[in-house]
Amino acid sequence: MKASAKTPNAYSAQCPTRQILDRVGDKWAVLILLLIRHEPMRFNALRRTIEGISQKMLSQVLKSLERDGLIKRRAIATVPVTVEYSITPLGATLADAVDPLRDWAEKNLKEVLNAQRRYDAARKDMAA
Amino acid sequence: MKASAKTPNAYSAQCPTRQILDRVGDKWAVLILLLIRHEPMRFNALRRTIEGISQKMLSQVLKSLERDGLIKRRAIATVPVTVEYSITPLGATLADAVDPLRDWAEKNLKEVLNAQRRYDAARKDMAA
DNA sequence: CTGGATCCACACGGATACTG
DNA sequence: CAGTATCCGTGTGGATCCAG
Repeated sequence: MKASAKTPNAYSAQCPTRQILDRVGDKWAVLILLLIRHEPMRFNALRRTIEGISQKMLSQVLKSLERDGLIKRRAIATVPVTVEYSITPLGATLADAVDPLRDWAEKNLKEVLNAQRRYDAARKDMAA
Repeated sequence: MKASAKTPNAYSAQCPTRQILDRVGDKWAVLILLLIRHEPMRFNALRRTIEGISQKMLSQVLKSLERDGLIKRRAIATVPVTVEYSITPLGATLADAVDPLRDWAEKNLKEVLNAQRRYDAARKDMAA
């Protein structure tokens, strides 16, 4: 994909923050991370708990998290096969780094929603 | 969009964290936030600095950040119009909450990349 | 200079069916 | 149970042209 040739160069592209932000921004990745943060979970358990996720996405995200060394996959050769996903030490530190964001979200979401309403109201006035 | 009817209900949907995570995960939002964190910037300045972004995306993200009350738009009626974007107090606190993530990224990106290489190597062996 | 509007390609992601 | 493979609709985002 010639990522080195014409990449934007700037402030943005290969910046570590950006890459991690992309991971964190993933619709499901962090959610999964937080779910298995304290106890391992099986594939369908995750599927059921999250519920909004398709099995395609789940398996895809799990694979990419495993690839990043953030979670660990452990297949147990039982009769109908059991697979257990658990967080790695590395993944745990990432989960920790996400915590401030959760705090911020819980504290400030209301204010964000207010801002949105104000903004929308102002725009509506323009229209009228 | 009947968001309340059949929404996944679970752990995921209307959770504040999720909503903020989506914002943070936005490819450009946080980047912009960090860029104007200490000094206001004009539209084209941002455009040039980020460089990978299209004008459509930039204007779109700026609008959504403004709507969320995270940045402030200030139009100055000069000859060819000048617009200055600056961070709000609310936006500043979000930027602060993102810092741990930046730290984590800078500290651990290498390890993540290593994990990726190991993973890929292992898979390649499977193929061969 | 700062965008809005439009057109369009392509990747993302859901639904479904099938396998080990 | 834990996935993979396929088909396919849709949203996302780039390119371009135009306007205040």
